[in-house]
Amino acid sequence: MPAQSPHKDLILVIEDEPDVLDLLRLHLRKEGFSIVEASDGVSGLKLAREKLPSAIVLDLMIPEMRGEDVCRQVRSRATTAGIPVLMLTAKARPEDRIAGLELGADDYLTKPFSPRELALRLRLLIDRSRATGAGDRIRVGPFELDRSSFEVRVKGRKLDLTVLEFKLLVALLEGRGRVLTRETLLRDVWGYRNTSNSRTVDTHVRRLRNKLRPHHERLQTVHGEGYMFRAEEND
Amino acid sequence: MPAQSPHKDLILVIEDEPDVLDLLRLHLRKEGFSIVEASDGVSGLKLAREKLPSAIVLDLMIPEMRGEDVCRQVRSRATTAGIPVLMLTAKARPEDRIAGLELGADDYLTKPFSPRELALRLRLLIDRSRATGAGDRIRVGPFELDRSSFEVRVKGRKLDLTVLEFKLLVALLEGRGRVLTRETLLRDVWGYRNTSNSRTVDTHVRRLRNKLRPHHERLQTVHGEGYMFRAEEND
DNA sequence: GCGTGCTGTGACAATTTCGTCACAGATAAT
DNA sequence: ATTATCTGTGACGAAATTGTCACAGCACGC
Repeated sequence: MPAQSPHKDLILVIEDEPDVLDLLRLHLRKEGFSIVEASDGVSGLKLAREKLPSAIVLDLMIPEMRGEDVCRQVRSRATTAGIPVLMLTAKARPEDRIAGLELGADDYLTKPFSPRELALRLRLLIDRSRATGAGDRIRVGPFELDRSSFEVRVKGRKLDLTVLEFKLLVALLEGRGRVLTRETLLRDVWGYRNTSNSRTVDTHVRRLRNKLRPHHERLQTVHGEGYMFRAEEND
Repeated sequence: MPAQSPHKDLILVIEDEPDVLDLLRLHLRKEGFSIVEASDGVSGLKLAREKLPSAIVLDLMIPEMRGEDVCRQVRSRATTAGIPVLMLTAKARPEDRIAGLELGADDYLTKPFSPRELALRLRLLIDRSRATGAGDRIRVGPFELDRSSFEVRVKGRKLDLTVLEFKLLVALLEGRGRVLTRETLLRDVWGYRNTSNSRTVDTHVRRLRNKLRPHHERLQTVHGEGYMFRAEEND
C-alpha cells in the first residue's frame, strides 16, 4: 500500500457520527497516522479507490451505502482488495458480528471502544498486511501475475484474461494447496453473492482452464467441495 | 451429501486467576469450544505441545514462566508455531502492549474483556489460521493428511480418496486405539443417520482398506462392535 | 444505434460418488 | 458340530456433481 508520506500511514475513516469522527481524528493523528475522512459509504468508497489508504476504519451503520456493501466493493476490486478493514460495530449485535465475519473484515471493534486500542489494532493490521507481502506481483511456478496491469504470463507467454478471470486466478494461486469452495470463490472474487445452485464459478473455471492450457492441470476439481490449485515444491 | 463433523476446536487457556479461568471455561464451552487449562506457564507449554490446540488464550502475567516466554517457546517449535495466540493483557500498560506486538501475538485483549468478544476473536483467529493453511495437517505413523486439500499420503505416496473416505480416515485416525461403532461413525462422518442395519459403513471401510493397501492392516474389525485403527508406538 | 466482448444462467450429457442387495465366508455361542 | 449373526465382497443403479454449451442480457467503445 502506498503511504501518503514517507513516515505516516494513511487511514480512511468512514464514520457518520461527528463526535466519533472527532475522536478518531484526534487520536489517530496523535498516534502518527494521516487521516482522510468520509461520513457516508459512497464518498468513502470513492476515496478508497483514489487514495489507496493503508487501512480503512469502517462503521457498519453509515448513510447511503451500508458498511458491508462498502467492504464488498473494496474487496471486489483488485487495487483495493488488499486494504485491511477494521469494522466498527454496534454493541454486540449478532447480525453485525456475522456480517463482519462473512465479509472478511480483518478486525472489528464494538462501540464504545478505546481509541488507543483502535490505533494499536490498526498498526497490527497494517504490519501484518505488509508482512504477508500483498504486493503487485505474484509468481507461482510458471505463472507470473501483475495486479496493477492485470497481466498474466505463463513461462513468459502472455495470456489474455478478462479482469474476472484474473481475479479468479489470483484467488486460486494465493490459495494454492487448499480447496476453495464455490461459496468462498463467489465471496472473494465476485463479492458476496447468495445465489444457490449457481453454475457461475464452474463456468469461469472452465474458461480459465481453457486459457491456461497446457498448464491447466493444476487447477483441480475436488468433488463435492470446490476447486484447488495444486501446490508444488518449486512454487 | 455434506457431512457435518462434530470436531470441536480445542482451546488451551493459560490463566492463573481462578475467577477469570471459570469465566473463560463457561463461555468458551457455551460457544462450542473444547477446553484444556493450565494455571502456569510450564504446564501450559507442555499442554500446547501435547494437545496441539486450535488456539491458545494466554495471560501475560502467569507464574513460573512469563506469558511472553510461553509465546516465544510456542513459536520456536515447528509443531506449535502455527497455533494462534490470543494474549490477555492488563489494562493498557504500554509495556504489555509492546511485548505482545514484539512476540507476534496474533491478537490481544485487555482485561476486563467481554467473554463473548473473546470467543468471537478466537473464531476469527482459527478461521484465519485455517485459511492460511497453517496446522491443518494430521500425521499418524506413515499417514499424512491435509484437511485443507483433502490430500492423503502414505509414506509419501499420494492416495486418491473421495472426500467421504478422507473424513472416514480422519475419524479413524483421530480415534486410533479406540473402537468406533458403526453408529458413531455414521454420526461423526455422515452426520447422524438413523438407518438400522445399514451396511454403509462397512462398504466404505472396505473401499478405504482397498485404497490404503498395503497399509490397511491397522484398520481392524472388532467383531460385533465396529472398527478400530490400531495405535502404534511411533505414531 | 450498432458491434463486440464479458458475464451469468439454464439445460443437458458425462462422470463420480454413494448406498443397497445378494451371496459367501468368518465368528461366536450353544 | 450346528446355528445364528456378523462381516467381506462384487455388482448394480440412483443420485449428485461437474463439464460443456448455447443463449440472452449488459456494458462499453465507436
